[in-house]
Amino acid sequence: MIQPRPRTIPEATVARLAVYLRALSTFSEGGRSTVSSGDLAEAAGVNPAGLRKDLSHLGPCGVRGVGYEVRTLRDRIARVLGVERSRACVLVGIGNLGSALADYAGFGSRGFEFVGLFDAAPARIGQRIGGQTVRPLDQLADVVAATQASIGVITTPADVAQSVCDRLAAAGVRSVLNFAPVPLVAPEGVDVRKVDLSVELQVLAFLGQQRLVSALGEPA
Amino acid sequence: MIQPRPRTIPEATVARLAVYLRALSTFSEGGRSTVSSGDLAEAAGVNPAGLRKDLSHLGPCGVRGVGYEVRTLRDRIARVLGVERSRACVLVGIGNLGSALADYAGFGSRGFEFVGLFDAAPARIGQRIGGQTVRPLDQLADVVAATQASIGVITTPADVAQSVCDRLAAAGVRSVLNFAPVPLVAPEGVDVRKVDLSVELQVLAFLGQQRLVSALGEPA
DNA sequence: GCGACTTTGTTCCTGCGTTCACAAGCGGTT
DNA sequence: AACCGCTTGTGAACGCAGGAACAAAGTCGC
Ligand SMILES: NC(=O)c1ccc[n+]([C@@H]2O[C@H](COP(=O)([O-])OP(=O)(O)OC[C@H]3O[C@@H](n4cnc5c(N)ncnc54)[C@H](O)[C@@H]3O)[C@@H](O)[C@H]2O)c1
Ligand SMILES: NC(=O)c1ccc[n+]([C@@H]2O[C@H](COP(=O)([O-])OP(=O)(O)OC[C@H]3O[C@@H](n4cnc5c(N)ncnc54)[C@H](O)[C@@H]3O)[C@@H](O)[C@H]2O)c1
Repeated sequence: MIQPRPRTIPEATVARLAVYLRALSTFSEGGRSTVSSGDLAEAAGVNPAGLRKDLSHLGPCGVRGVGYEVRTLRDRIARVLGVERSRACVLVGIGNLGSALADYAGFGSRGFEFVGLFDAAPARIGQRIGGQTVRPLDQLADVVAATQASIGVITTPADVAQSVCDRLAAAGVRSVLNFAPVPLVAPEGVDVRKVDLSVELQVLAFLGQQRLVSALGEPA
Repeated sequence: MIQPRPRTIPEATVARLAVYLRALSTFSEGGRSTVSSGDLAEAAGVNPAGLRKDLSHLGPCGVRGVGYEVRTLRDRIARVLGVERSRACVLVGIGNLGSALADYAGFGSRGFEFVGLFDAAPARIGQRIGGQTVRPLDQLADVVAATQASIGVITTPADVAQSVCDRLAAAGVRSVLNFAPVPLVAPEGVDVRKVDLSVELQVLAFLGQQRLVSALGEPA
């Protein structure tokens, strides 16, 4: 009893598959029917060999000597990523950043739909953003249950992020994307990913400085 | 002539150093003078052994049996990351997302200051956000030259992101943080990092689906 | 029908990152 | 002064990701 293809796909590969998916959608809208790994790799900004290795995790899906059929590959990646159908998401903390996310049309075209916007500030409740009305937090559990939302996005201040995460998990949300600059702990079975923009800037600052010292130190 | 400590710090370590830096600032503000690797690791959400290995890239900076001196370690990390002094940044594309970033106070306290906000839409020009006035793009080169800004942030629509990146590089910016969902190519000596929120959501969607199938398939 | 060309899928290998485990060193205590 | 407990720093092993090279396979041209 062998399983010819391991179930587990490396997370780095999954992230790139999402990039390929977007490039394939662009190709498809442009009317292109097939692409080679070289062309797709260039559009995605990666190495062609690595791209083929990534795709090999899905099983053979190209035609040798020709390339990949755009629509077939796109649909297969979408199915593997779990975005063949639109996914319901809730967003908590409708401040500066949360409003921008709620208003962003790009998520809908990628298969993510916000079905609930939540805030604690009375001034925010009732506001309409991106086709949704901001609701008070105590409606969170009901909305998650009614819409089967599986993803929660946290854009609240850092000091309440953990309590919001707890409420999301209690409401039945299974995946959390956290923009607050604190590490969150979630119960077993709930995935948490964080986006930390300050860290990104600090890595850039380091790389820039690194470049300076290596430029000064190397030319011996 | 040996160099006892290799100049190069792994990028993954650099990203975590930024997280430690934030945790140390919190500890310092709370009046704490020393921390153990265990406490700091818990605050940062990482493994204690990994934290010590990360810090070892800076040279010995703790006291055995006691721990790390909070302020000393904070200052050393800040110096290594290149944020001991504030860094000037410019932001291009003052739409929904760009406005949220420009208005965000958290960057200033982490050592990043926006010294120029730029947009192409006449309606945006002159608007005041976060203490800055939105300027037309043709002032970009002058502002970068005058302020010595080293970091540029792109929050424009995807189709113009590459041209904005080119202009930033030409103006003398050496590091770019890109929020537009396209891979950018930059000249030698210019670092580019991207933040792709759709990819984050799609990874979460995959992990959630993965959890489902493994829960169904495994209990044999 | 056959050969040559193109492109995929895989295999090997190298380097990096992470984890565990332990020796070395320091402070406090008796 | 010597011992003991605690914490750091490092060495080794493991697993993973990335890149290059090669074989398999299909198509196009003749
Ligand atoms: N704005 C940015 O550019 C930016 C950048 C990086 C990180 N962040 C992080 O993202 C988060 C949000 O940033 P922001 O600029 O949008 O802040 P903000 O203050 O504009 O918005 C926060 C919102 O959360 C709401 N809120 C407060 N407590 C709540 C609770 N218990 N439950 C639900 N909602 C609650 C507030 O009413 C407010 O509307 C912060 O953690 C911030 O550190 C923001
Ligand atoms: N808003 C979000 O939550 C979100 C999420 C993920 C990704 N993004 C990406 O971030 C980028 C910005 O998103 P947004 O929602 O803020 O869009 P937006 O349309 O609100 O803002 C874009 C801004 O860029 C300006 N602009 C257009 N062309 C320009 C040019 N050539 N030079 C300078 N400025 C120019 C526009 O005038 C506008 O103000 C997009 O690429 C989007 O895909 C946004």
